[in-house]
Amino acid sequence: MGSVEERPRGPGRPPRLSRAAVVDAAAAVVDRDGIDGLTMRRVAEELDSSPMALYRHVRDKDELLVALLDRLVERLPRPDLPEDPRDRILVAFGVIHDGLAASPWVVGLLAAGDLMAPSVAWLIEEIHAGLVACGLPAERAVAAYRALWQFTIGELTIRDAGARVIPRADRPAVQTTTRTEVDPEVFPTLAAVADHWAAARGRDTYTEDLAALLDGLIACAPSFAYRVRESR
Amino acid sequence: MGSVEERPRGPGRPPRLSRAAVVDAAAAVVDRDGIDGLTMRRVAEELDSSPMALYRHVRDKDELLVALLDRLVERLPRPDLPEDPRDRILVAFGVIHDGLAASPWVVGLLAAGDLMAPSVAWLIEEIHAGLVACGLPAERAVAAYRALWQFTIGELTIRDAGARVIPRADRPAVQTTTRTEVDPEVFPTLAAVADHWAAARGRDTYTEDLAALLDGLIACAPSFAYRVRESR
DNA sequence: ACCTGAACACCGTTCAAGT
DNA sequence: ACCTGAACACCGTTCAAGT
Repeated sequence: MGSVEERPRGPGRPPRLSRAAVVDAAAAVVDRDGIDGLTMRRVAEELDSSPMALYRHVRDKDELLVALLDRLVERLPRPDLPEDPRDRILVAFGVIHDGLAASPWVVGLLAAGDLMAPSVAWLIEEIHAGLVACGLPAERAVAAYRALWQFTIGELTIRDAGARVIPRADRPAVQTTTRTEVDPEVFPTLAAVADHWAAARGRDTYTEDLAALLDGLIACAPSFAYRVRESR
Repeated sequence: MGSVEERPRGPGRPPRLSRAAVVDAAAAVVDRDGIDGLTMRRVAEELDSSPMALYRHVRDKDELLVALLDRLVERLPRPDLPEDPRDRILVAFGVIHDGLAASPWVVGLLAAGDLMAPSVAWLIEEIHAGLVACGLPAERAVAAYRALWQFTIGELTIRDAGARVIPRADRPAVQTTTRTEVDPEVFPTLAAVADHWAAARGRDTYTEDLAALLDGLIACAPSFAYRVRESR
């Protein structure tokens, strides 16, 4: 089960650290101090070692971050998925979403790539198969996957930023007209809706909203400026 | 038009810098060196001044970033919006999206807040009014706005990360089975779809996908595990 | 082969002093 | 009132040396 990455055992000083130990230590630091607290120096401290020792096992800090992400993805649960293709898609994305939501700092890294780590390829396969089973031709299935992924990244990004901003409630991000104190004369709808806004702030509607997007994609929302019509 | 923020003109040394000058200089630095190149020291250099001079005009670097975001939002275009509520929503989001896509580094900041800067409140109002006009009750209109915003943030996040990653093509983000070299025996759908994936990489389908999400939300995608049925 | 220590080129920010 | 200069407590990383 454990990766059998025996390096060539030449002569010389025997290793005290290992790549896995470095990555585990980094994970411990992130859990304790957050992603901003992750520094090479602190990881070294965690290992009772010197900062430069890490560089024997990871190329640089960026590579350590990627290794951290891989570690997280490998640990995603592997539940059975429902039969129904639409449900299968939603559950598969749910697995990804929930697994990453617990460590939302990964989102920045994640967005760059495509999440095709070997350990999640089965989920991506299931999602694409589900999209095809829902009647989408290959090209549209790929486009749909992309849109669903974009939505997922957005939800996670906002979730992360929201959690991160709490300690600094004194200064809002964008200079804000707190949305509850909007002038009903000039912005009537915003004023009418203000109460619901506050209530919605906390709710987790990821799967519902993802389902809406999925249904819209399956129905093949016709291009802009035209109304929905029956297609296929 | 220009903000008339005359500070009390007491006795003492006359100001050489101003908050606006600092923010403009910061914008110039970001344009030249990217968001990672934005340092207090460089902004000071841009102004032929010392790093600490900036702290008379902005509280700290975070506040400078927020000011930079405000500057950007204020400069969004203010086009006329179409009559049709669905089109109005799509165009309004398009204005926001396109304006921010040109400076995708803002996304991280943006995600934290709610984009209720006074200068875009009119757009947010229009979007909410459009959603209500599409038949959504207040609560669902707010939920829909949130979902559309999440999707927008996701698209921008991925766009930014994709642009940012180019210089380091040597090391993929997540360890990747490049998706074109997937084993068709074990991942048949992925293999079948691989060509379309490469083709889709570059296409900008933001508005189309946003329209799909919007239509799904208007149709009120029923909760998970149930199929679409007629509601209202 | 693996690790250490000192050093370099950076950060944001505080603090005391100049004009 | 506004700006400067030196200094502090950090970074990631290079380089030469130890075992």
